[in-house]
Amino acid sequence: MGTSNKVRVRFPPSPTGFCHVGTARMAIINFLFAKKNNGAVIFRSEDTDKERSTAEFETDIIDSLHWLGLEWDEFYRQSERTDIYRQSLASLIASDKAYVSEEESKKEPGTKARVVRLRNPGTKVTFSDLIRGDITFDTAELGDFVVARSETDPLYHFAVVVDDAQLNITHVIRGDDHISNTPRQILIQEALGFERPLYAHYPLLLGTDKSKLSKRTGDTAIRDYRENGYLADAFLNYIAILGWTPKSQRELISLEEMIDEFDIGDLHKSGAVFDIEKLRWFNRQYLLKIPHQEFAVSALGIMEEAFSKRGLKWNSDIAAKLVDMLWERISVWSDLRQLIDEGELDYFFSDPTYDKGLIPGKKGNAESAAVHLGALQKLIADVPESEFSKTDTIKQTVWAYAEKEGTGAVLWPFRYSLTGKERSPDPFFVASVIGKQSVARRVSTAISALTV
RNA sequence: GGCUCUAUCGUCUAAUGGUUAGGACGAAAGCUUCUCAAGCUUUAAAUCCGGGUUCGAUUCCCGGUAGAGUCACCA
Repeated sequence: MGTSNKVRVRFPPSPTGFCHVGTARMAIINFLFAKKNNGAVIFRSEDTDKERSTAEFETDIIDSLHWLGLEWDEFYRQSERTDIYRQSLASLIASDKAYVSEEESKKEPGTKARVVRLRNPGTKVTFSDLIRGDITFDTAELGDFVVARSETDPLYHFAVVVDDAQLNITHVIRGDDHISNTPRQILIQEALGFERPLYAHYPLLLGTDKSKLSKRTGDTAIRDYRENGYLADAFLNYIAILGWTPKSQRELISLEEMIDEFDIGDLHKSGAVFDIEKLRWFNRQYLLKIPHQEFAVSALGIMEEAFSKRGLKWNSDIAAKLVDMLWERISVWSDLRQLIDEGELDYFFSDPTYDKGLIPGKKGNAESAAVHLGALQKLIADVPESEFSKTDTIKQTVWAYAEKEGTGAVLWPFRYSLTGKERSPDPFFVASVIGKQSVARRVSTAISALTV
């Protein structure tokens, strides 16, 4: 196989907005196909719309794709290739395959414009789609469509066709919103005498309302997921698996394994709803895989930042003891920030306030709660300070009494007096984290709250 | 509306001309030292409808229906 047969695919984003989920998916599918076939990836910034394209968006797209671990071999900008398009346009006009038409401008009504229209032979065009099979269009209804705003200003379809040919693109793999663009592009291709690449149109990602995923139907910007603390590997994995089943039928699969198992024919034909809950589950699986030390460093950093933002006092010794407990309670880093912002971790760092009515819990009353807390106070006083960091020791100290008096009636008041929360980790863990002094103080505060 | 594409649990999906139609997320229930979380176990939940071919169709064919995409001097 000669180099001319080498597989070449493209990432052709239009920098008119932040990198969105659909762009990422386009890139992933093309990337997997290219890598599987030892091919090349061509990044082409489609910035022919001068009004909407910006360098900021282009940078965001590049950064986002890099973040996902995707790379490319060549990079082009359509805005820097206008000479090439002009030449093709001129030759098309010279050969009378297209013509200049003077008519009223649609962009600026009232003024005249010299647009370029293709002489449409009006034939039926059939192309073979790698995912869907043969698709036929009657191009007569397209008429002599416009391919350039002027003799020097080509439109999207024209630039795409010229680029795909000039850059030797072998496979055009894109969303099925482009199916109806394909016959139009083939007409231009044929007028220019270019070879036809192979096409593959995969289905679009859908919002929960089953329509094309858009800002309306949920977060679509990759940067938002990144900022919320989704892991790149998890995100990549989930997006890749949506609409494609690897040969092994595994859901959790690495990039290398995906490349190995990729077959464009395995791409599904129907659209898939982007499910944030399942993404969260994927993210949790990947979060669980990261090394303990790495998780701890990240968690501590996020906690300190979130606490300082709220102007609360920070204690890194206490925070360090919280890491493992937190690990089993979050799916995404933003969950941790949310926990802190909602005050769910405050009691580890400072004494809580109580709702008197909640102290006894459902299994007891104010009187019994006061009695039990008093008993616990004595039991705990006997535990040496040096033993207090052990959850098991605290549990053993209290357990016999709790079992005798009823675990619910004893443990709820105990836990509530330490946390001031109806929901929290168990009291033994909390006690071991906050230390003997704090436990004694909080229990006695709770007792006085009950007896006032 | 024209054109094009699509159709299995709520969602992502597997499978087959003959199966108890399988798995995952989510949900529900139970267990797990009080609550919560995690974990484990269990349960509910699907072949769009109508014809045809066939001994037999969810699978093949046709027709409906529904949904989506697209119909620019945007990309």
